Amino acid sequence: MKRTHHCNELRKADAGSPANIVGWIDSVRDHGGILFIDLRDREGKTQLVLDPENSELTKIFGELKPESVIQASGEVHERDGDTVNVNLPTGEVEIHVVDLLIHNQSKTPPFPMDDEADRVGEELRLAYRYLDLRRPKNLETLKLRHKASKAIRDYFDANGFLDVETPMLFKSTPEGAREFLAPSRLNPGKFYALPQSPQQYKQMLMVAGVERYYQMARCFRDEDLRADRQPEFTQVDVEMSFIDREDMYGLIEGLLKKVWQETLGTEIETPFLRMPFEDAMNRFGSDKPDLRFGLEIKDFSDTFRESDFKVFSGTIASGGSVKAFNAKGLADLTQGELKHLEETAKSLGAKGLAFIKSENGEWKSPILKFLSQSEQNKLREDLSVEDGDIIFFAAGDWESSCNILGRVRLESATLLEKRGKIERSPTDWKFLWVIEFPLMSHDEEQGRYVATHHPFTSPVPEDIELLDSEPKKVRGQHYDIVLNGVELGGGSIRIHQPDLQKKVFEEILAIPADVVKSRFGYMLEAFTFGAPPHGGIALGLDRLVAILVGRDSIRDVIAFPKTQKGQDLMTDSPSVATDKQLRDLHIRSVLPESD
RNA sequence: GGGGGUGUAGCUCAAUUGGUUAGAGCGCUGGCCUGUCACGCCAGAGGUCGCGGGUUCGAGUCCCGUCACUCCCGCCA
Repeated sequence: MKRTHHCNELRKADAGSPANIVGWIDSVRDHGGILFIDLRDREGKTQLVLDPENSELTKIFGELKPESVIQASGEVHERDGDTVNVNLPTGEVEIHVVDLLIHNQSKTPPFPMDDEADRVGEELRLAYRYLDLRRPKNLETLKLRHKASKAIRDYFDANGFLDVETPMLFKSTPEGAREFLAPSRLNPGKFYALPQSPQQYKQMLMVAGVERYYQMARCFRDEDLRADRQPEFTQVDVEMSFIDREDMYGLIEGLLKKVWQETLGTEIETPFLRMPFEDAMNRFGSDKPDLRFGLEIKDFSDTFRESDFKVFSGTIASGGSVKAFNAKGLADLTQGELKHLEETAKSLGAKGLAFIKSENGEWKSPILKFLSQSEQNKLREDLSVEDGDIIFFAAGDWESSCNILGRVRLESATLLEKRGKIERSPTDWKFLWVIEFPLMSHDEEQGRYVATHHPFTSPVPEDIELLDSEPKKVRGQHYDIVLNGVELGGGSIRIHQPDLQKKVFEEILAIPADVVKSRFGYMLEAFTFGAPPHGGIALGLDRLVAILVGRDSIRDVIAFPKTQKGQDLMTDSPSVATDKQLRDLHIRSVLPESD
């Protein structure tokens, strides 16, 4: 009673031969006498024909419910010309069923199993994730994800990389993301932490002489969720010895080329564009710019340095910047849309969102009366303002004026796209490397420098001397790979000199010496036993696959994702632990006061 | 921690200014139908309007609170 074919296998040439297939009932069409079933498995559909002459079969007609699992055997018949279904690869044949076994009868599913279900609330689909995944569209996503990981594994294997597993029970290192803790039964009062990434282990593998390492690494971060952030996710983790940045760019460009070939059959162009962090911020207001459209930001600090408009000149006098971009063709935006853009700007710390509309041959703006003719001319020229355009401004410190206009630029793109004035095709692949990030940034809250990426990133050689004098100006040998406004991954050349690493920890990041010793002591020691120069990168596999299949949320490409509150609605986790479990682990729950 | 959105039948949605018995499509149940393929036709069942409170002669609709899901800010070395 073994199946002989899957549901997308039989063709005209099979006519006359016996077949035995299994699958889920996709639909039943009962004509009173003759009855048709579309049987579905993960490969496709095949039509079964149940003839009323077979009285054994007629008895169970009433039990053939959609989504039931059945097995059917019979003979493959070629269909008559006018009954061929051109929409199915198996549409030229059907199986005339002799025997039919119901393996498992299905209740009526809580939501439709066709493409209609894309509109069904995610809450319900997550509670019945096994049904949602059963839909062909979602099985295709799992298949594509598999193809992507296989391409990745094949690529690294072919390039001499070793797949090495690293511990999930790691040590708590409070720098960085909040961690999930795992209590240790054998060590009362002590805890492991689940890794935010295998960063330190992979560097130790380099010291160990592995030379080329990769891993599909599960990572855990106990931070708030987003469409592109889950508390556990998968990272394509890579580390190599004896390389420089150029080697890494080439390696990853080759990897992505192969992934695109193997999953979509698409050729992407390499090498990728490279853009320094500062340019990305200045031109696009983002460290992960979407290059599928223009609307570039320009700096007008020089233009407004002496301006009568005090909001601008005052900002510049106190060291800030005035920036603007032309949202080309958006002068017809509605009051509501303008208000929304203002809210966006304000949510990023702007006091408001200054704008100038160019409509019917004249400029209209609440701030126009403050701007001199030469200032207006400069804007018109530098931003190529034409009728129907609208200029948006931001004034503030360099970083926040970039960020504000970066967001307004993205929102404007959405509005322009609705009007058909620009296009952001999900298959217009605009890759780039963002490079030369600052090694550290000043944390206002903590009043000290923190590593922009992580504290193991090596400074670019010519900036090392600035470490003591102007740490802010030191650029790191860090690189991010960006695609269509999404940060796919990032990495760096690491520090492999114990003295430099110690200096970064203690002097620049101002981590107390005893903390450095307890947390990173083993690492500093490891670097004294022959540490090779090395570097690496990590790519978010979930984001990569989401982009490949054109989904906005990584939940769509994870088999069992969690909701925004970190719950799995299917298994109803997390859940309370028993008193015995807690006792064994030497811990106690202290619930927040509810009043 | 903060801001926005959503919540009405199993599913997707509608319900005028607060006003009679809350509707439609799909699905489901029953019946008819021997070439359909999202089969068709006929009939029927199905509602804690997320939950709690308030205003009102009267609340799906207005107000307050709360829960869930979601988008974003903070956060994510």
